[in-house]
Amino acid sequence: MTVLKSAVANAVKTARPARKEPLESAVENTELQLGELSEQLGYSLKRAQLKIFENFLRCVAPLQLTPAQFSVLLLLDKNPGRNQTEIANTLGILRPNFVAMLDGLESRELCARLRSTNDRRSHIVVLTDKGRAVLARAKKLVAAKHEARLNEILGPAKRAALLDMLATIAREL
Amino acid sequence: MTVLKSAVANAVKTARPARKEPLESAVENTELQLGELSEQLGYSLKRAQLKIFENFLRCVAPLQLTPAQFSVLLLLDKNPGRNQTEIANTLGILRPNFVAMLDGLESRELCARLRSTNDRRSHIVVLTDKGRAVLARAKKLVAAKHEARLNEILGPAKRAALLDMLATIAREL
DNA sequence: TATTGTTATACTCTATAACTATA
DNA sequence: TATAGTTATAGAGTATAACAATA
Repeated sequence: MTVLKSAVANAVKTARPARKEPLESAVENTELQLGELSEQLGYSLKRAQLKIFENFLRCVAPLQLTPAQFSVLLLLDKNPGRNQTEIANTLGILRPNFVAMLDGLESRELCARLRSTNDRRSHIVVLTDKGRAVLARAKKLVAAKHEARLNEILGPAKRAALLDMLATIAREL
Repeated sequence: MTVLKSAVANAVKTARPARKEPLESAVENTELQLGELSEQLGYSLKRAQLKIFENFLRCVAPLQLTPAQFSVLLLLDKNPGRNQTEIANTLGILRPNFVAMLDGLESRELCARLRSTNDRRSHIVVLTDKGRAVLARAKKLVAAKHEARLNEILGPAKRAALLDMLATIAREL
């Protein structure tokens, strides 16, 4: 906070006259320019992702499911008989971090851990009936509200193209 | 971890015979199916975003800049004479969290805080010469490595289309 | 009274090492 | 010896309240 004070202060002072309220000094109160930032794929990707997650949470709020929890339920439904490590790895969740995540779902009786009879070290994770019911309701909310809104904004063709490009990046980068 | 044990255990046992090594029980060792997950825009967006940030960090590693730090430098360069609150707000960073972020950049002498002569409460944030130099080098690395790789994967047309769709989502959702 | 920068704090995510029980 | 689940822990990132200086 002390570096270059005097040196740069001159540059700034010449750029910004010393009054503000009556006559704005040309740079004040105007919107900031994103400039090259809006061309940065990472920046736009992050902003869009935050918006999408936010919208997802709103749409599925009655069921109190996060995007991550929803993805676990979807994966369990599609892949019965798998253990914690397999589920976690597929979702890119580290095994230690998946423990608390599963604890949350299990305490709400949406899924259950079963000791495998083959390998007594591993826990097979299964959807409960309640888990299946919640997943079904979540899918409906996501389709009717979340995805519907995205189709409204992008249209089905662009939405599909977007999905394809994101998959390409995730796969090839 | 105790819920529904016996009830679901039956279902699982019938689905998965009790041996593993010699004859796999049909579900084992195969890749998990993503199913509808790969159709979830939020999921694909998150995976792609993580990959892009990872790649950005690798490409710009010699300069030790995170995507967030790079975005601050870009914004400072494009918008001289702005205070902390304006920069932070534009980037979606909360003011309290921007303090440590700026401390980091300032301790590396990439930027400096100047007390405004108009309003002695606010700190004008300016790029130092070193900050400008690092930014210039970062832009070159990003263009030559990061963006180049993305163009390799997507092609310029798709890359532009992707950027446009992401901006639409960030703006309209 | 309101705003800027700041501190303190807390909560979520993510990441690594190490333990236990099984293999 | 190696693996599955777990614990503990540490580090980012993000969120809110409150304070000092200034308006």
